[in-house]
Amino acid sequence: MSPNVSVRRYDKLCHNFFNATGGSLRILGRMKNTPHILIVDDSNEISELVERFLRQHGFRTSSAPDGNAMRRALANHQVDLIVLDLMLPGDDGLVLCRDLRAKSSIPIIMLTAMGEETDRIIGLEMGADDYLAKPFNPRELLARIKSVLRRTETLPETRHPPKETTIVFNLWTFDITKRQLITEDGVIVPLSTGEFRLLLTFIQHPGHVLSRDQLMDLTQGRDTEPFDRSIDTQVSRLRKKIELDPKQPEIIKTVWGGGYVFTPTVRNE
Amino acid sequence: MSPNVSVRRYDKLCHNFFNATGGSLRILGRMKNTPHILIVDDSNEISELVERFLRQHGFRTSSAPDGNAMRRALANHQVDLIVLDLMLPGDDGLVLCRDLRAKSSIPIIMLTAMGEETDRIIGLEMGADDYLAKPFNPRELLARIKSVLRRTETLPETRHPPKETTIVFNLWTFDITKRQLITEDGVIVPLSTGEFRLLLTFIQHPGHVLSRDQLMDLTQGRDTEPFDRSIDTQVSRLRKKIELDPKQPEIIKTVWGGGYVFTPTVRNE
DNA sequence: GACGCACTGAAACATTCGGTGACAAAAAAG
DNA sequence: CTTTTTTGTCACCGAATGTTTCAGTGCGTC
Repeated sequence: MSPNVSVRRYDKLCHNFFNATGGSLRILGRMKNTPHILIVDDSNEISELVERFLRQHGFRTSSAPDGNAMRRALANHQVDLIVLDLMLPGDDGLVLCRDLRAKSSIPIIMLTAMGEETDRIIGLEMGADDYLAKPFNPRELLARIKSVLRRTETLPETRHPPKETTIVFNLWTFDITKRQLITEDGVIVPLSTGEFRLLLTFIQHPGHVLSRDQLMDLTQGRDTEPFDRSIDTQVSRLRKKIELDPKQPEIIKTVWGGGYVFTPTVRNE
Repeated sequence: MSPNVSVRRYDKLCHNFFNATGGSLRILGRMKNTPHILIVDDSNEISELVERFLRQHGFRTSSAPDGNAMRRALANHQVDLIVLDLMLPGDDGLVLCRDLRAKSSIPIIMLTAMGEETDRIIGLEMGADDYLAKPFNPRELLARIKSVLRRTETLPETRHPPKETTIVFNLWTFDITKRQLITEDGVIVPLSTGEFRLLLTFIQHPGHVLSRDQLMDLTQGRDTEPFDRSIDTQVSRLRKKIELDPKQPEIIKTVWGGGYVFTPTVRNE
């Protein structure tokens, strides 16, 4: 394992990308200034820290302590990306996120406090483009911002419609906002919260073996206890709902001594 | 209640986990060792305590009493995470943290004295990934380490599944993503994890004689024991599933004194 | 607040997987 | 031909996984 190398290379890629696209976009006549990031967090300390850091790295920034200030900021400036705290006075981050998504497609990165009962997955469910658990490394936030900007910037200029929340795999249609599965025949299969989180996590990493530790972290944000079988139980419950023959699972395969893999290819609708 | 027993079993679980994932990841082409943690603290007592504890839980460790020793350690070993005390003789933890960040992105967990609210902000500002107030519970540190490693471990960027590959040989179609074999008639033959790994290895080296040593290394990432027959057993089990007549194997031939060969020509679909 | 209901994780039990040893069979060696 | 080495395969066991049950919890309704 060598996180250093990969991260460093990643930075370099981002850097090159910005140079390249910056130039080409300008040629195309669409003036692209340095991106403007809006930080929405009620903690002054964090806002200032993040703003300073991002400015050092060539972004323009603004900050807002709550939802109202955020709306004012959006009215006054052209904002390219929002870093949105989950816990806010007044409307909370999820509400704001959903509202934003309803009318615009400004990229959103959610900040969630580790161990909060609110799960990070909800952020993605509400249409956030990425999430980051607190406490976080500013470098990591920077990397996420660049990554999200790269993803969204390359899209055509036409306003992208509100984020799709329907995913198709195998014979199933998975409606993320409604938290339910639909068969080809239109039969609706409701999922519990745990099953939903698990399935969403699998869908976000198709074809990759996920260990029980990773699954626990990604679905619950906590560590596995010594004899923790809860992931196994949830997988079993999920299989009973989505597998044709739960005894011979096709969708979620077991990797002996390793974890589980989600095998179908996923398609956005 | 017998905490000792559970702790010992837990250690074993961790150990097995690392072995297992090491193996499976290697198949996917990405080697992952047990993580190496560097403790930087001027108190010998604390260093030793923490090192012992982490080793019991399957990590490799080193320690350094100050910044210079830390730099030497980093030069000599490949380190995956640093536990860094804030108060150090010579350069203090914040300085070291900033220096480290300037040139690498090894994850850092800061140890701070209790009671200073700003420590956290400062630590994060300097680029630490997490912090922990002294005195701390070793288990808590363990949890943070695992959590930070998980966060920094580059999990595959959201949804880029490995390219779907199905391979045809003899009368079989081998679906690597679905981890199963299909006959000409469309009958699905499920493979166990071990059989899958073995067959995958053979298919990646068609026409080459693979020794038991090589097979063990390629499938499990470990060495063969003196009287290890596990490869033979797995080959036998695999033959029973894929050979028309397991007594007269056509697909996987034995090379007496050498190992096994996968004889069919493989075709990518 | 009482009640019913769904959800979840721990525990208990059932099943499967993979390595080990034993023994038979096959191949090489003498 | 016999002996030795190597390989095939089976039965078995411990460990990992699958599944059910059960009790605790939260939530909505009355």
